[in-house]
Amino acid sequence: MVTSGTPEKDTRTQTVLRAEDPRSPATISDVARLAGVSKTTVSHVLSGRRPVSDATRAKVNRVIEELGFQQNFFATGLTGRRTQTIALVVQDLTNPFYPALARGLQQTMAEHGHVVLLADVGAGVPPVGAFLSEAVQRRVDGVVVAAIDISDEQIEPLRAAGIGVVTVGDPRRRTTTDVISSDDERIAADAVAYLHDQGHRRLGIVSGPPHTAPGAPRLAGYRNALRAHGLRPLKAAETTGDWTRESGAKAMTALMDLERRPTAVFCANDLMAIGALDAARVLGLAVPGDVAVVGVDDIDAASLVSPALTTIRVPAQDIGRVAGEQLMTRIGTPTGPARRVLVQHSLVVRESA
Amino acid sequence: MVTSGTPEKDTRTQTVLRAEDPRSPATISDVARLAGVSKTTVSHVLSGRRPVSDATRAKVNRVIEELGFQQNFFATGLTGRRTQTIALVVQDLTNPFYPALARGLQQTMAEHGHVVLLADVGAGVPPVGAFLSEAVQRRVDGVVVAAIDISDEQIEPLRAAGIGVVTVGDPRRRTTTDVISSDDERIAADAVAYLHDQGHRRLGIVSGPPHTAPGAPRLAGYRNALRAHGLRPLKAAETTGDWTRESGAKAMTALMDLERRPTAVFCANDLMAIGALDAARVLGLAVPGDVAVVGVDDIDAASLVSPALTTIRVPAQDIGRVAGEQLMTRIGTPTGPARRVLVQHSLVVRESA
DNA sequence: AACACCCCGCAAACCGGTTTGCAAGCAAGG
DNA sequence: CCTTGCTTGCAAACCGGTTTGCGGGGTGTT
Repeated sequence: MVTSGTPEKDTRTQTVLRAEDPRSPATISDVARLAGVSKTTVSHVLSGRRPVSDATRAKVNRVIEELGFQQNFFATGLTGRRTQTIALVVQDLTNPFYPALARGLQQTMAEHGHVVLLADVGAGVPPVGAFLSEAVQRRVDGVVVAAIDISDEQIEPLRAAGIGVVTVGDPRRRTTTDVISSDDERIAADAVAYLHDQGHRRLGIVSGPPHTAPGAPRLAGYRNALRAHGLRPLKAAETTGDWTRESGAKAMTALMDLERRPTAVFCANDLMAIGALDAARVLGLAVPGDVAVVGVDDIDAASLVSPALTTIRVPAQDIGRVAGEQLMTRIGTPTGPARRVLVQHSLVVRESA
Repeated sequence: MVTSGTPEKDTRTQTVLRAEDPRSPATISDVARLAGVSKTTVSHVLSGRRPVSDATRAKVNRVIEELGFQQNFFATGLTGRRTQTIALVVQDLTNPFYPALARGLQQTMAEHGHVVLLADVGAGVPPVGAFLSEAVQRRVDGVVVAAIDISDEQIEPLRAAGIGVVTVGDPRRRTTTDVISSDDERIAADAVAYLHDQGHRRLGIVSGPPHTAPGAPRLAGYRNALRAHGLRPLKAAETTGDWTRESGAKAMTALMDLERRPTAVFCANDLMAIGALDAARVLGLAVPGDVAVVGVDDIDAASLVSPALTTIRVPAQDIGRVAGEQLMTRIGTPTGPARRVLVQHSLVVRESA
């Protein structure tokens, strides 16, 4: 600001009406004084917990406007019950599934005027317990848990504190919280049905760890679907990976070594499917000519590999959205039976099958 | 606890010493009463702002332990200055660069006992202004801005509120805040040097938007490097994309249409480079045989495409770490000259060049 | 005119900490 | 024996809101 210097004090802010110290934010007392009413009345205007006459309300609102008054977050939190804050705990942000989930959740919560605390607990920093206890201390309204490593016991303190909890991705294990997840058995069934449609009769699977969340149901769905189509699940054609690309390549190699090798392979996620493509290339097998491959998730990379991956799309962002909506209703009614929501998937046909 | 029932009141929690309501958390008054001292003394034990005798401190600490007392976040925040909270504003979580950044930042902040508020402002929800004002209201200690859409004017209120600000990725535009970024001119120079080493003499570029953050310096670096190697930058061989895969394909097609078409193309990010690979495939050109391609970022997908992308790796997670460290020192000393930190990149040679 | 009732606003207590001013206890110094 | 100064702890005010109990004034009923 290039002006002639005023020797005394510069009035650099434009808050004309502020009577006291112009640099600290306006308080409810300032509003009350300038509006000629009591703090109580201002508070009632703000919260609407008791009726206030139109004239008074208008006057108060005008002063609030002029002063740019905002309620002090901490003063409100000291007595109030809600903090308009939720926490999101994810397993590993570098896995593309979670950022998409986070984005959907964050948008939904923002629409409801809530703010999101984020913790990626995959690397052990912060420790799960420490973060959850922070969340309790900060009186978050709710928590979305999208991290398979977290047990019911670790969640218990949240529920004890009256905090809404929604978990993502583990429909069998959680008995006490709302759960949002993909319909994992049907995902596997749909993949098998598609491959069967394409004429494949000898199928194999690269499953996830068989006792964890999406691993078990996808394996079960695969087996059931085979039987439903009159095929017999062969133990030999069931391999296991740990969701990584490398494990997928290894499992695929094993499958291709079989006497009667499968003509189509269902991989329980895209990263392992991409690994399977790696293995096929190394072995000199054409995809889908010699062997077809189907994945699950539809991560961005699925369309980048060559051949582009046919996959079952699991809409992570929508899951985040749904988790947010569910959390909002859960915050409203903390008790009540746990709800399970299955989010719809869809088949994305590309080149690999 | 299986004991004979005491008819009067059940002591279901194990907090033997709690006198009052056993279900609401312990307060500092509880601690004071049980320790036989005043609130003041307990507060001093907690904060260490005044000396307390060893005996008293031990006694107080024991009671704190027994009660599981934790300071009320809101009561502390009402008077105290620090909230152990920072905000992270990112442009678009579905761009793999940002989750990696977020992870690094979050880990660093967790090590310092801070919690991260996350906002993805790419979709306009929440609006930037609204989120930043929320951050001010919640008295965050600092903000990391990793969103190119945010202007200095929008950041000003933060600085006015004494909040530390660190921006990521825009070393020229920000004059008032600390900036962490990649060394974009040298990234381009290194890419050009590598291609020159490989014998390429006719180069082209798919640049980013020429007036935005990493777009301009990478283009400038490319031009300067050409001259440094005795080559003349050709306007015709300078195309522009908007960081997306599709725009990269389009730009590449234009380059390949040139009379004297480049034998090597530098793409200002990986997504556009992948688009360039798409275009080359469509045109029936072999990479790197007919034309070499180099990208920037080293996103996960870079190793998935075929041919695998040779690229300049920009360590997003490290940038997050560095931003966190810088923010911590900035929180400690709010004033002082703005600092710029350039994070080291590295060349990752794969198949495309 | 008397009574009940509702509407509206205020003063004061309270949430759970932090911070300040003061004083008692004690050891060292003169 | 009397200062001086340091250590240690307390009571009370304060941060900025929310909530409760109460009373004055206006309206409707009998």
